[in-house]
Amino acid sequence: MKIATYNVNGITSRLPRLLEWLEEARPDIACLQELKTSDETFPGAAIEAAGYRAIWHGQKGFNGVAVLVRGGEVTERRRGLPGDPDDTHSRYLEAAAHGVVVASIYLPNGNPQPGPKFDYKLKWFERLIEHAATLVGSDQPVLLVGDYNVVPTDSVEDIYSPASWRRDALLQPESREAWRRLVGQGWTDALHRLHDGTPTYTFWDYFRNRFARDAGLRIDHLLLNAPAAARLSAAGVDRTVRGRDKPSDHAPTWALLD
DNA sequence: ATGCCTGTCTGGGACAGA
Repeated sequence: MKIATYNVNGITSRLPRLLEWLEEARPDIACLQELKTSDETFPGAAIEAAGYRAIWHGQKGFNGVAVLVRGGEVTERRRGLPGDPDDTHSRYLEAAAHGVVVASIYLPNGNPQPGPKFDYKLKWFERLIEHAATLVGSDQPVLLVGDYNVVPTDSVEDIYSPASWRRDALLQPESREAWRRLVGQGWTDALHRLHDGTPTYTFWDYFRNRFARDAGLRIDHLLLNAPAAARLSAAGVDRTVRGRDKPSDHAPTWALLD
């Protein structure tokens, strides 16, 4: 079973790229982020015509997450994280499908830092950590996948060069400490676990020729609890999708469970 | 040193993204 995450950076303009990738990669479950569209304008008919059932949590102009499932039912378990009823951002959608629990996560970017946006990022991260603690011990496979907006380390596995990103919210010690605390609950970072020595970037900025130079960051992650990790057989990044016409700045990232 | 591109909403320019 293939489970993928893809920050589409606007599903309306990205629909051709998305449909093309779904057809090629045929993920059984695909979690999307940055829909940038409302619930009413989500292209549900096109997704269904491509062979996927879907649930989504949209927001006009910003954010927005979805879970797409091929060849089975999808049941919504949770829409939004607990812990702040005043949070209006669409950033968390949790579902059950194909015998696993999966969450599509769009963690706040947090720039500029310091500032209120960075504070929001850290608070949202704490809410995720609290909720994840209730899932990690499940006997059922659980996968928390999405755009975490955290570069875990300065390693070349995670970033081409940390120097110019040093003050960015994605590399801050507070962001990385929260990431380590989350993973430390007992989650397996699938891409890192199966890292073969080559960089596993998932994002390349649109400007400065960053993709052609492979000047990327690893910020899209798949976290697996123990029952899911026991079945993990492969993981990767569909980099060619990033090199196509009118791409998202992220590439689809996936894991295979036996 | 710097949103240098891109998408969205809108109707031209601001805002957000990372």
